[in-house]
Amino acid sequence: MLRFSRKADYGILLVADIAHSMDESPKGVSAASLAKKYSLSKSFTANILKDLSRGGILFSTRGKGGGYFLSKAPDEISLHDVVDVLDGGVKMTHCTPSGSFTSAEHDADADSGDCCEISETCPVRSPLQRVHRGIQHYLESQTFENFYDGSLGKDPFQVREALEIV
Amino acid sequence: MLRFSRKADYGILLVADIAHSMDESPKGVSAASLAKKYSLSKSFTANILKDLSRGGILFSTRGKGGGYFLSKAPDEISLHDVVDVLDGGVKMTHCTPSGSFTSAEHDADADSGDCCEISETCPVRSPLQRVHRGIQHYLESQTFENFYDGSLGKDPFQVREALEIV
DNA sequence: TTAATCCGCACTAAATTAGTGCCATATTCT
DNA sequence: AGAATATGGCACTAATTTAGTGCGGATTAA
Repeated sequence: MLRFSRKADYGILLVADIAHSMDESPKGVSAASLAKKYSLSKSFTANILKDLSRGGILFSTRGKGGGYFLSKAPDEISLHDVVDVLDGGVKMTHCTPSGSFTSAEHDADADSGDCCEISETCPVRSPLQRVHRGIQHYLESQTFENFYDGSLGKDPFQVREALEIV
Repeated sequence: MLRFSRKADYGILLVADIAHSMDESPKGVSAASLAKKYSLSKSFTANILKDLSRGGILFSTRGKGGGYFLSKAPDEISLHDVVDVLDGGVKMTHCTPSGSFTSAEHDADADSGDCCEISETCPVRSPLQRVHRGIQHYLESQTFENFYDGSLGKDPFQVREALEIV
């Protein structure tokens, strides 16, 4: 099944929540409070937040009163960023070279050649590359501005219009 | 990592090849010949073709001279169809209801409610739904017309333009 | 000093993906 | 009829990835 992992799912939720919280008050949000708020286990929540932090999407302060903050403005953080950090990137086909612009390290097989026996002559390599980039760009276009609460998209017309982009 | 399974990867290749072959001559394409052509194991290839056949994307005739054919015109078959059959559909978040328009059977958890503890009040449910549909529609828009050989997309301008769609 | 926090790592269990193989059935050709 | 060429259905195993837990250490504020 083509889908985000649970980690990415929850990661998106957490980032959206923090973005929203920072709107209201500039205080850090703790892992424990988020876990409680969304009925998630503390370990799992903490893990995801740590990954997001290491990935540069969040930053944190320790100690009492500490917690997590967005490291950029909500409209500068995209779903692609989150998926990149939490799911190890978007790479729609096994042939997709890993370079480009992802935060993941270079794979050994990066040089777009030896992903399969026939890569040189593969008749769908190029079209699939196009599809990969299409999805990647789409995910990059979806930022955390207005992502919380479904405040965007309540109006059926806006929904349709948003869908037609694609 | 967000990606198609190998099955889907190869399925796309196989469908593209058959589409192309039917262009040249209206004969069936055998699993064995495809396996050989693309250096795949016969079992694996056969398996994928069988799935595609059961999924209604291909049809087949048995016996000598038999093989697989497209059951629709190339421009009526999309990547979404293939992914649906081979990867069990597109369902970007764990909350995504399974209904819609997929060939997969209804899941037990379909009724868009009990995917997690907080589904009712989840602040990112609706935006994520939008993202799901965005990707689904994108995949539906990518058909097998001109998918073979990268004949489309060799021209840099066309590539850029294709990417800008998204 | 104590309690709240994040940090880093290591680990296990569950689920999914990947891939193989066998035997049955259908069709064609001789 | 019989041999050769094909797909169909099913069951199975191995590998990989995802999911999730847990602990002990470091940092900070009150």
